[in-house]
Amino acid sequence: MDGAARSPRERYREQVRAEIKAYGWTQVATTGASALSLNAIAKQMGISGPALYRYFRNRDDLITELVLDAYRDLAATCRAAVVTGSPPTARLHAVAVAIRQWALAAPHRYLLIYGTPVPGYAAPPDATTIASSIMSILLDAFDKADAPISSVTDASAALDEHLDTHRQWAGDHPCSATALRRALTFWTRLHGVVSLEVAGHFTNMQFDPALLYAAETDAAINTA
Amino acid sequence: MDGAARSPRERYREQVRAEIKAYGWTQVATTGASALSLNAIAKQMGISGPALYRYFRNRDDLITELVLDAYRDLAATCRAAVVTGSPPTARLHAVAVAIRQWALAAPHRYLLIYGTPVPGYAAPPDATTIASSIMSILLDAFDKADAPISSVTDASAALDEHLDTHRQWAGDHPCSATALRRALTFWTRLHGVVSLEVAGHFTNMQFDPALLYAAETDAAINTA
DNA sequence: TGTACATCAGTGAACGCGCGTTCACTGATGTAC
DNA sequence: TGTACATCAGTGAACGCGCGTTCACTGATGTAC
Repeated sequence: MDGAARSPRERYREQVRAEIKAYGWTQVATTGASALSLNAIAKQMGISGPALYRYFRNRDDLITELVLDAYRDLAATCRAAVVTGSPPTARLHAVAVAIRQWALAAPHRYLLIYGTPVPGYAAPPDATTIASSIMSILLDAFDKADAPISSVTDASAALDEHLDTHRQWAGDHPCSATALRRALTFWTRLHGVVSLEVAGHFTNMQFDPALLYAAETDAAINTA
Repeated sequence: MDGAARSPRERYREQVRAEIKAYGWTQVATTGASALSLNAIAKQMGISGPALYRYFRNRDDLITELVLDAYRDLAATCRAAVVTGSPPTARLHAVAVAIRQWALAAPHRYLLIYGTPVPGYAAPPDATTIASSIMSILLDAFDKADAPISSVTDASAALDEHLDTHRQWAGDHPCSATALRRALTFWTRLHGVVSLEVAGHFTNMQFDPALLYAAETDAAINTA
C-alpha cells in the first residue's frame, strides 16, 4: 500500500511479521494448520516464544493472517491472469489455468482455504469478501460469453430458476441466471479436480490430471 | 464376518475396540483427525491411558482403522444404493444421492478421507483397493449407459485417448475409454460440490446446494 | 467339582516432551527540548 | 550537540496443561487335568 513515510521501527515490525508468517507457512506445509505452533516458529527464528506476542495477539490471529493472505493471493493471481479486453472464454481459460497452478505451487496454501476447516477456528468475514471478488471475475466472463452448446437438462433449468431468486451471493452483479449457474458450476468442477489432485487421490492412478482438468475446463465453458 | 465361534474374551475385545473407535470418531468430529488423542479417548471411557494399547498398537493404528472403516462404509453405502438390474442412469443417480447423504450425515468422516491429508500419516494400501471398488460401480454403469447428448470437446477427446492408454487404475474392468472419462468426471464433479458444501463454503451463499448437486449429477450422466 | 496354572485386561508411576500464554524485567532505539 | 525521557523489542521464569508411550504390577477370567 503506502510504501512511503514509514518509520524505521514500523518497517522493522512489518519485516519481522513477514518473517513470522513465512515460518508459519512452512509449518502449515509440514505439520498442518491445526498443529501450527508459535513456540516452534520462535525457535526456528532463534527468538524466545513470548516475543511473538509483540507481533500477533495470539495463535488464532496468526492463522487468520495466513488465511487472509492466501485468499488475497489467490484473488490477485486470478485478476492477473485475465487480459482485459480479451474474449470471455479466453479469460475463463486463463483463470482456470491460473487456479490450478496456484494450487499446485503450494498445496497446503490451497488446502488451508479449501481443505478441512481448522477445528475451533472460524474464518474471518473478510475472507468471504475476497472470495466473492474472485467469483465476480467468473460472473462477468460468463455473462458475456456465448450460450453453451448443449441443451440444458431439467435439473439445470430448475437450478437456473432457483439461482435467479437466490442471487444475493453474487452481490450487485447484473447477470443472467444462466451465468450464475455456469460460474458456480465452473468453480465447483475445477475445485473437484484440483482438491482431489492436491490431496493425492490421483497419485496411484497413472493418468495425467492436467488433461482431466483441461477437459473439465472446456466442458464448463463450452457446454451446459 | 464369521459371527459364530467367538470366545467371550474375543467378543469383549471387539466390543471395547468398537467403543474406542466410537469415541475416536466423536473426537475427529470435534477436534479434527490431526488432534486425535488416545489419552482423551481413555478419559472419556473412564479408563487409564495405557489401557488402550491393549487394543491398538499406537495412535496411527487407530487412525488407520478409522480411515478404513470410513472407506468400507462409503463403499457399502454405494453398493447398497444400486438396485441390481436397474438401468445404468438410475444406478448412477442412486449412487450420487447416496454419496451426498453419506457425506452430510457425517462431514468429518467424509473429510477424513477426502479432506486435507493428516500430516505425517500415510493412508494404507487397502484404502486404494476399496476406493477402486467404488469406482467399479461407476465404470460398470457408464459402460452400459447411453452415449451422452452433447458433442465432445477437443479436450475431452484428448482425455479419452489418454485414458485409453492409461487405464491401469480401472483394474481389469473392460470398458470404453469414454466410460473411463465419464466415470472419472462424475466422481470429480460430485466431489467438487460435496467437498465445498461440507467445508462450509456455501453457508454464506443463500442457494440450495441440493439443486446444484442435482444439476451436476444430471449433467455428468446425460451430457459430455 | 475342584484345584493349578496360564492368559490377559487394566493400573499407576514415570519419562521426556511440547504447548499457549502471563508477567515483571532489561536494554536498545527513538523523540523532544 | 547533548541530555532526559518515552517507547518498545525481546528475555527468562513460571503456570497449568496435555501428549504418546514404556514398564512392572495386580487381579480377574478362562483352561486343563
